[in-house]
Amino acid sequence: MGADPGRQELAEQMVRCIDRALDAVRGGVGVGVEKKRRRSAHEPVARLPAQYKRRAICPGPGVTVARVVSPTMDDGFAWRKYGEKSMNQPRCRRFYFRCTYRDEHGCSAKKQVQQMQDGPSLFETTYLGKHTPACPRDTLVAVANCAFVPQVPFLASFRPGAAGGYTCLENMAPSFLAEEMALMPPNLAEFSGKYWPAEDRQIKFVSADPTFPSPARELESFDDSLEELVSLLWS
DNA sequence: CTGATTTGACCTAT
DNA sequence: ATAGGTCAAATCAG
Repeated sequence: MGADPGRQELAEQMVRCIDRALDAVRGGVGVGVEKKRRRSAHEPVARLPAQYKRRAICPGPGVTVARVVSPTMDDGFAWRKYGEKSMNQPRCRRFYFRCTYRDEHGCSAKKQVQQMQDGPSLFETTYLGKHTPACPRDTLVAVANCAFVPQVPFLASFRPGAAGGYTCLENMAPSFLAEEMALMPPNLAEFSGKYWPAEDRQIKFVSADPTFPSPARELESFDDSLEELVSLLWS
């Protein structure tokens, strides 16, 4: 088919984004700045029995579950990491978080974040439960469908930028990756070209809440969707 | 000092 | 027995 220069450029932007993400992951793991923690052989601890809750990944009724993929683990909420597991595949780990304000506000929200084994450096996050209204957050997020992983909503996270507008958070993993940020332009053209290429310009919904289970309303056109996203980010 | 993270042990479901 | 989820002492970081 005809080579549309605009589409070509959007595709190249996507490729550059993916390459950058992969480089960040590989470089971060391989580089020898790794902190060596030495841990004195600790004595076996006498533990109180019966303090363990049942398996929580199958939540009971009433507990909301949401799944997203994102290049960042940062969704603006304060999380406290309480566990990490290595899966069978190398470089494929799963992280366990609970809300920092569990005790202060009685918030029972949790999330599990897993590195995706194929594709660019994306994380798949499963949210279990919703935050208390008292739980603070410091970013805006947009949730939409994406060409990268069509089956799972894509979450983009933004913080107010120094030069105005918003900064998109990317490639943020705990401890082994540096924070990499790209300044958001005042319009969304560049961003939408990066994550929503011309071949898949169908934003299904946007939201300020990553844990919401279903779209508030279906959006008709790509332009309407962008308008909604803009209103969320720059309202 | 205080709160967050790391990390192996430990628990439950399959 | 194994996999998945959680605990908590040791350690790190502001």
